[in-house]
Amino acid sequence: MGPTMPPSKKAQSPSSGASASQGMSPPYRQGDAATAASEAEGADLSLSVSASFSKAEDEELTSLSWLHESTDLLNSFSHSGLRSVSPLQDPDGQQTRSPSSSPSLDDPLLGDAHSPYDLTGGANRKPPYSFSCLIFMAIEDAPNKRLPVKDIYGWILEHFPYFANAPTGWKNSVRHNLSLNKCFKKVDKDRSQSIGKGSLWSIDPEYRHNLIQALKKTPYHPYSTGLAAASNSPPIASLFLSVPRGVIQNGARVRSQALFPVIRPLPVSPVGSRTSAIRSSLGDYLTRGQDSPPPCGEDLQEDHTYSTAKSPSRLCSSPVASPSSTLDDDDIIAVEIQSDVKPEPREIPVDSHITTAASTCISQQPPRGQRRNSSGAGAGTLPGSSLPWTKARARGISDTLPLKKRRAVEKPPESDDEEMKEAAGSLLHLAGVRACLNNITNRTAKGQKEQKEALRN
DNA sequence: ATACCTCTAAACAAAG
DNA sequence: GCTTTGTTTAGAGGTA
Repeated sequence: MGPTMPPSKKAQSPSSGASASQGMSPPYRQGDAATAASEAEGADLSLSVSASFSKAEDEELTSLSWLHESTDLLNSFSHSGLRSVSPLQDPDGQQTRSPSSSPSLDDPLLGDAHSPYDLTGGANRKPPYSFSCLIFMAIEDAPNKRLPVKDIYGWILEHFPYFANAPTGWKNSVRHNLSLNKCFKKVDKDRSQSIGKGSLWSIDPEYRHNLIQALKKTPYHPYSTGLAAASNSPPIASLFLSVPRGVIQNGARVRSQALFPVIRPLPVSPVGSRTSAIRSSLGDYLTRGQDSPPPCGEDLQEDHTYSTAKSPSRLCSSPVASPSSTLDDDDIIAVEIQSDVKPEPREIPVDSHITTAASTCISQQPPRGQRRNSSGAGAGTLPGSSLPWTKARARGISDTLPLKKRRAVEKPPESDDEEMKEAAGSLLHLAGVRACLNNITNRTAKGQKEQKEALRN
């Protein structure tokens, strides 16, 4: 028997690894506890994202418009020809990464022309999303929020060209996920509909929230190491955005920062219009800044070249827990953007709504240990970032957890504000943004406190 | 070293 | 009988 089996919707086999691991009292690492405490503190200190939005916008954000926009982003990145400078290359396009690192057909340097920031992964590269996330997006993108397996295949094929030429095993994986992951449930087929054999699959509302959380965590990205290795890319240009480390760590983040202020619910379909709307707004914001977005239909890449500062995945997959994610004296890093639009350096305050949104995104993430200990379904995220949200986690597993963890698992439904934060965070996440802002807010608050004390003395 | 998570492969059964 | 769908088991590989 292999490692832990994801919890099955059906009765667990007695020999199942899931039952074995579920019965186990999970190790409660010190780091995890520290993380939990840190996150709790961060949550308190985090500024409210809603401050940046009207009530109407709040409501809009609580809808799934962000998801549709996100899927549009997938389209826009894959079809628009947008291509940011690979962090594996210097501005001149020279390879900066060791040729010996991760040589594979999937290598961005060897593969197709898609950027590592291309969330579709391109034709030769596996998308960064787990199957569970793909299925979730597919189903959520469906008008009725339910799809037969066949259409799920179709959606994935449509949005992720990689699978067009991939071995058919991925379909098996999709079915495997549908079957095993409790977040997905079969819907009794309407007899009037002739969809062929099989059932419609939908998202279990009870676990939809968890799927959103899973989705908003940046999915596992096989190139995170490579991205990290590329952090030495030399400065490019004249625009310096001083932002807290972790807020902007690659080009996608720069884009996504811009994305957040322009979130608007868009028609659920057609995809093209949503895509163009997003792209347009995004381009506007990037070109002029958030205060005065002008029309902009040009390729972002042409005017803005983004360099990376840190590995996105490394820093943020465990933003709070990781000691490396804590901010040092050089909290303010320079992100150089090649642009002739904004020649002067610009400071982005830590407590801007952008960073705040990102911080809430992070703060929503349960401690790694907590996630891990809850036994995973076949729903995925990035490697090591398991989903905290299977039924087993919410129910059966929680019974075996220490009280502290159990409470976390069984926490009551989040408020609208939490949902809104979540949606905002999801957007940021889906656009490639993950940030370690709990630390930032923590440090900000801490710094202010220290300042006050110093003044007092 | 260990536990956990995700993916993949495969076998099998049921349904169309 | 074939194909598709759904379920289950097993193991590999990666991460923390």
